[in-house]
Amino acid sequence: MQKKYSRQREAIKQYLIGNDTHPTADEVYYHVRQEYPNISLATVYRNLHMLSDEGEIRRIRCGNEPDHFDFRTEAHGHFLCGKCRRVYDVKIDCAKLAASHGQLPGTVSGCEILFHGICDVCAGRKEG
Amino acid sequence: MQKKYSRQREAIKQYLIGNDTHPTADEVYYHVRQEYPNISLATVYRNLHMLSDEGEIRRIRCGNEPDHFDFRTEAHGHFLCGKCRRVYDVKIDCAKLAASHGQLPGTVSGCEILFHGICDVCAGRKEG
DNA sequence: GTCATTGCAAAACGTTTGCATGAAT
DNA sequence: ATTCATGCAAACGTTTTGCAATGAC
Repeated sequence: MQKKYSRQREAIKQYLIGNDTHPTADEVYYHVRQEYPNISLATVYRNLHMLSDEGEIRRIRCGNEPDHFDFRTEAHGHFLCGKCRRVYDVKIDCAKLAASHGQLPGTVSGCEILFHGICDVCAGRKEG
Repeated sequence: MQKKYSRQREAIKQYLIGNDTHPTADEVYYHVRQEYPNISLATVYRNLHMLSDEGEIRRIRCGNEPDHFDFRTEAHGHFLCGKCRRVYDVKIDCAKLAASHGQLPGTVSGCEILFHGICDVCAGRKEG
C-alpha cells in the first residue's frame, strides 16, 4: 500500500508540530477544521494513527480518557494533571529504566510512564 | 452512603485474590457467573470500581484495551505482552522514581508504568 | 486509469447510568 | 422500614469501519 500525499494529513502534522500541548484527536479535529471545514473526525483519527504507526508522532494513552498526541517521539514519560487534564512531558529514559530492572517477564519493546497529580499551574504555583 | 454486604462483591473479591492473572472485568464476569449465573456485567463493574476506590484492589489501565484488575495494591508497575495480552507485575517503586526526578510539573499523587513487549512464555523461553 | 484517501454515517468497543426490583441491616 | 445493591437495558464517549466519491500519481 503506497502512500500518497494528502493536505489534510499535512495540516494535522503541522498543527501537532506547532503545539506542545499534547492535544487529543478532538482538539486536532477542531483546529484543522478551521482550515478544512469539511474534514471528518474519522480522517483525523486515521491520520493520527498512520503518523504514529510510522513513528512520526506518539500516541499517549491516558487510561479511559481520550488519547493525546505528541510530536516528540524520543522516549519520555508524561504527567497528567487530574484537574485541568493537561499533559506535560517528563524526561525519563524508559529503556534505561527497563535495563535497570534485571528481572523482567520478557523482552521490552516500549514503556509508557504516566504520572498523576496536580500541576503547578492548577495549584497556583506557576503561571498558565 | 453506608456500605452493605453483598455476596456478589465478595465473590468478585475472592476471585481476584485467588488469581494473579490480572483479569479484565469481562473475565471476572464470566468466572463469577459460574457461581452467580444472574450477575450482570454492570454489577461487576460497579464492584470493581468500588473496591478500587477503597484501595482494596488496583485498576490497571492498558491504553484503549480493557482495564485489568490487580489484588496487589502496593506500588508497582506492569508488563503487557503484545501477543497473549497477559499482564505481569514489575517491582518498581513509582514514588521513588518520581522523587528521583527533581523537575516535575506538579505534585505527584500516583504513577502508572506499563512496559510493552513479548513475554518469555510467548517467546518460548519459559513454560506457560 | 489506478489505487490511496476522504467524508459521512453507522457500528464497535469498553464502560457507565437510570430505574424498578430485591436483599441487607 | 430503610436504603444499599442488583439486574436489565439503554446510553455514553471514544475510536473504528464500510462504502461510494474524490484526489494524487
